[in-house]
Amino acid sequence: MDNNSIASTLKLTATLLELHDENVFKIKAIQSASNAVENATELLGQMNVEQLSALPYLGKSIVSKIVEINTTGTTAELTELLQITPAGVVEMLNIKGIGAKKVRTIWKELQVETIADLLAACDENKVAALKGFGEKTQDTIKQNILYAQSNAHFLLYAQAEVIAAELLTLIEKNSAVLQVAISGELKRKLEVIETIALVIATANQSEIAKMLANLDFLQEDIQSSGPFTWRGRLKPSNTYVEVHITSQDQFQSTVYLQTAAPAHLTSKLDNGKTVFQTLYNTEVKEELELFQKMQLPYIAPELREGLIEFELVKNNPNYQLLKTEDLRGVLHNHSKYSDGANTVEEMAMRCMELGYEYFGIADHSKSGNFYNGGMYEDKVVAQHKEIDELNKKLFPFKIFKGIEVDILADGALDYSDDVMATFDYVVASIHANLKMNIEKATARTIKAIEHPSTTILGHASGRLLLKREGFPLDYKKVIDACAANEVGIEINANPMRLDMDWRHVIYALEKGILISINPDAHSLAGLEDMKYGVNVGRKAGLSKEMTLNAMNGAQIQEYFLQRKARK
DNA sequence: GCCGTTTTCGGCCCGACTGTTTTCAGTCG
Repeated sequence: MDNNSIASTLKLTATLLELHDENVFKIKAIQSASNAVENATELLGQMNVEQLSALPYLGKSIVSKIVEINTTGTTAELTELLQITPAGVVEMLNIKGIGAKKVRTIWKELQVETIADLLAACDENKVAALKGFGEKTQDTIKQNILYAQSNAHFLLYAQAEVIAAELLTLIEKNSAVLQVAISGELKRKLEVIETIALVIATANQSEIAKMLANLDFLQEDIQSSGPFTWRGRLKPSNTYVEVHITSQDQFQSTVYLQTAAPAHLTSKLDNGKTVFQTLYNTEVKEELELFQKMQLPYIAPELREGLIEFELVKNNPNYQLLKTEDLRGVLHNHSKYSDGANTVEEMAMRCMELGYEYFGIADHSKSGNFYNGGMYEDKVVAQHKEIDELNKKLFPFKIFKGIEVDILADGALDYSDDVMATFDYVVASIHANLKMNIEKATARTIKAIEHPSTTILGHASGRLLLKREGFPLDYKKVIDACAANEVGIEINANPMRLDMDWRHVIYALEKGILISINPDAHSLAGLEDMKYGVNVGRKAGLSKEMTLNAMNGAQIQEYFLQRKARK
């Protein structure tokens, strides 16, 4: 059992105990234990009782729980708690904006036990009438349920990519399949996926239909399926699946037409016809021949959104989008100094293995100390000392002293200017006080951008894809402020963030702003997320030249020095 | 339920904000 699974089992236990009004200190103890497990570097599943007991926050009772989780996957206590709690009530615990106590009130006072009934209770104003609730809380509950329902069948790109690859492997085994490819949103590398689309070339349609019917994780929607298109849902996420069945000769054109966004397909070409009209039923061997027919230079799949691609390739037929291998270093990462799972040295060594020339550590600043272990000033000093030593040891590999500094509620940064000046570079991000109107959020962000120490604006909107909408921003004003202050913009490569959204990065690139692809890695594994940031950067037309961390070690060191001297 | 100790009990407890109150409980990061 991995640490995250143990931690989430403990966390669920704590939440359910809170729901059932148990002792608050017992609950807090389990929550602290859950946090400790989540942040532990060693694998708890491989430890014995003595080793577990030596860890902080793990006492006799919790150690026995962890042993139980390791052997059975759960605990008797959790099983019992789940038995006495309706499944719908457990689901309610995931609604943002209400916690266990409010869920308990809803359950006990209104006898509401399902999400559907809760929604109905909101519509009947019963929730607002509860003590401690009101109109706004009721609205929040309703909005959050509707938001979750509307997103229920979506997958993050990173999840869909894995499922689609497995699907592809299964399909390829069938002898009637001449060729198969991923198309649609996945091939365009959209940040969230509503439909997993594939194209199969075959001479035997009925065999393909038979094969799809036999895959037990797919549920066909007979109504919307036809002889050339199989439509259905993927179990259990309910994500749409579309399989387009075509001939070998029309395979390339079908993949193209099933990949590009409608706005791309309806764009007029120089021949007076649309892309769709030009390519429909076209028979070619190679994808490049399709571009010859359109009299266009090659357009990468990520760009086929009908936004910037035609202008881009017409003005510069040899335009090169950023590639993962263009990246020379990794900025914005966390270590054990705040909420990372690994030491600075472990993270740096992994970056060396991955072929990077430099590594920037950007742990959390002090205001987040309680929930993310953000660093008070003395820790900053200690970390800088350690980095100086590591830089001697690992030379010529370079570790930069960065910080992910919190943008406070009023837009100020989280350290005094003296402390701010000790960093090589600064990623400024908002983590708390997320409920803001567009005016406040924009003013707060711009104030941080104007701070002379700020180098990069971190995850601009604070969104968590499919979970939480970001706060609203006037992107034109924010991006203009970055341009005026020579502040770079992060594309946070964590698959749940991919923030700033690529649609706004298009304007940032127009303004000549450097983009930094940052994994926001909290562990060694997190360093592998860079590719997701590259995907969405490419959607915005990002090139190597416009990417901050495509600079080599010497160039970026010079860049940081110049930025600091500019103050 | 964990921790620390003047050690087997008593204390544990961030800060800002929201929305509900009319002084503060609940939620979040």
